[in-house]
Amino acid sequence: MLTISQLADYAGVTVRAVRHYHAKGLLPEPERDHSGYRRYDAAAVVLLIRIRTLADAGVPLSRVHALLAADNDEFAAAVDDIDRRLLAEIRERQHHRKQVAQLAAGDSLALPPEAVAYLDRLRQLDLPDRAIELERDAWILVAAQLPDQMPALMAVKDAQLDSPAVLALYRDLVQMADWPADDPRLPAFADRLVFLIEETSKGWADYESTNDFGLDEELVDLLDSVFLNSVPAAPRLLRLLRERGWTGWTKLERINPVAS
Amino acid sequence: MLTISQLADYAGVTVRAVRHYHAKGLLPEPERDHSGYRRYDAAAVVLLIRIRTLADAGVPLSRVHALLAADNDEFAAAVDDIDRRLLAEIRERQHHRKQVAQLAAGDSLALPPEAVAYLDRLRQLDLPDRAIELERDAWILVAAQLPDQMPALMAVKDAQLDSPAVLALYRDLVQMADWPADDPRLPAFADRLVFLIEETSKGWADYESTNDFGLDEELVDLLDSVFLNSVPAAPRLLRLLRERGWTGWTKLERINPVAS
DNA sequence: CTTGACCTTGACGCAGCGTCAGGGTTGCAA
DNA sequence: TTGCAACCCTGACGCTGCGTCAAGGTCAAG
Repeated sequence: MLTISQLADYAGVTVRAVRHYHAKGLLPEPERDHSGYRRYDAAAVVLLIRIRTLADAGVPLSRVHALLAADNDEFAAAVDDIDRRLLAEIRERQHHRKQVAQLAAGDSLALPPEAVAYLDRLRQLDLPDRAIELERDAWILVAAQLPDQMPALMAVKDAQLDSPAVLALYRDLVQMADWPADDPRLPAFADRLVFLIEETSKGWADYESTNDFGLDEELVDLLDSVFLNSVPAAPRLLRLLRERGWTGWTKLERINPVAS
Repeated sequence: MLTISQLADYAGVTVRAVRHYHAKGLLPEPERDHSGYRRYDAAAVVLLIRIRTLADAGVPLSRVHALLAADNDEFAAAVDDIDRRLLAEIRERQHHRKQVAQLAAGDSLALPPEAVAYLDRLRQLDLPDRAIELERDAWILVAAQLPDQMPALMAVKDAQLDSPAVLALYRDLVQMADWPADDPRLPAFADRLVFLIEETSKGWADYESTNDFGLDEELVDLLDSVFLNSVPAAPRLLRLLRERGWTGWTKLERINPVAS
């Protein structure tokens, strides 16, 4: 008669594994000797080896019991099933490898390449890092909701950077970002901003349809909140803009003169 | 401000996952509103999306935090490490697929092909199933301890089956397996057995060295116990054999005449 | 006021054991 | 005889990444 460690040694497994198989009902609990020790016979060794053979082949323990009692057809079906599962897991990991390979530190994490290129171009304009980060975060939000439209969106934004007026607008915005809410320069800034907006939008037949990227209202609110939360003067600026006939921010719209 | 489910929706994850990331310290706990609800800003959405991007690429959560703060070099090193892990897991599963493919119901589970062939040949001798099973179990035990020697061992056993005397011995043994311990035919059986043993061993210059397969003592004991436990008359038979000058079973040896 | 959709914390479950913790048993050597 | 190492026992937590109740508070609409 064998002790549990002898049994385990014969089958090449750990004592803990043997007890685990007992707990799972794969291996029947043997008789105990006078001091409560488990005592095994050779049949237990054979069964344990058969269990390990399956487990070593990647068969989940929950299926081992059925497999040991299966006839040839059931066995073949189960083997097929297990092979499919293994294949699926392999495919998943292969997919993960591709994803991981495309990961790179910084912007490209959670952004498509067009957006990374756009941000890189912005960076060359010598704007402060924080401004770029805000821009990046905004595009991360957009990319998460509308991944398919990112190439089109980035193409539009990239084209806008060719306009000197837009560039000037960007530079002004960046300056303003650090002002306190009650900065005295804000009204004059709002005037200049409206002028620039109307200037840049003059080139487009219909500002709104050109500037409407299909962002839904919730996303627009979210993007607005990025601006509102990170720029102290933002709330007051939006109020000043409204006084000057423009409402919103992410999706800037002229206030309907009829309604006002 | 966003509720937890809105946050989760924006990032395409479950509410439970968000709370899990809080618990793991990946996502900082946000402010609570007057009724204790978590309230998130857009920054949380961005962070959550970045976390998911990594997690979706198979990065373990325990490494996500460090990765989000890593510089390019650290990031590249971590990505390398993760890729190695994924590759190792893929290899493991590919190995499992091969193992699974070689699994077949019945004997071949835990036995090499030579042994399966040997058992198949035994089966054609029209012996009862239980006898074959005992033989199979014994070889499973041997194969587990001495996998490398199985081809050689099975070649010897296979050759033995060519001898009519050995065949007769097998048939007699199978008969005896069902006898009770006190069966009156047992002494005569022992006589015949000894005759057959000496007959079959006559052809070999040195029985013992030919019959010694390098099994160590423990394995011999284990194999003996298979016989002793499954054949009622086995203990008495071994005694009768000892009286006739042979001791052991798996490794049958002539008792030294000098010592007796 | 009710109903349904949310929100909260807490806890178990899954796979396959590894690894203490805390305590008895056995067998051999001094 | 005593001591010590090497076993044995049960019970329980840990790891991974959440899913899934449970039991109860909150909120907005009808």
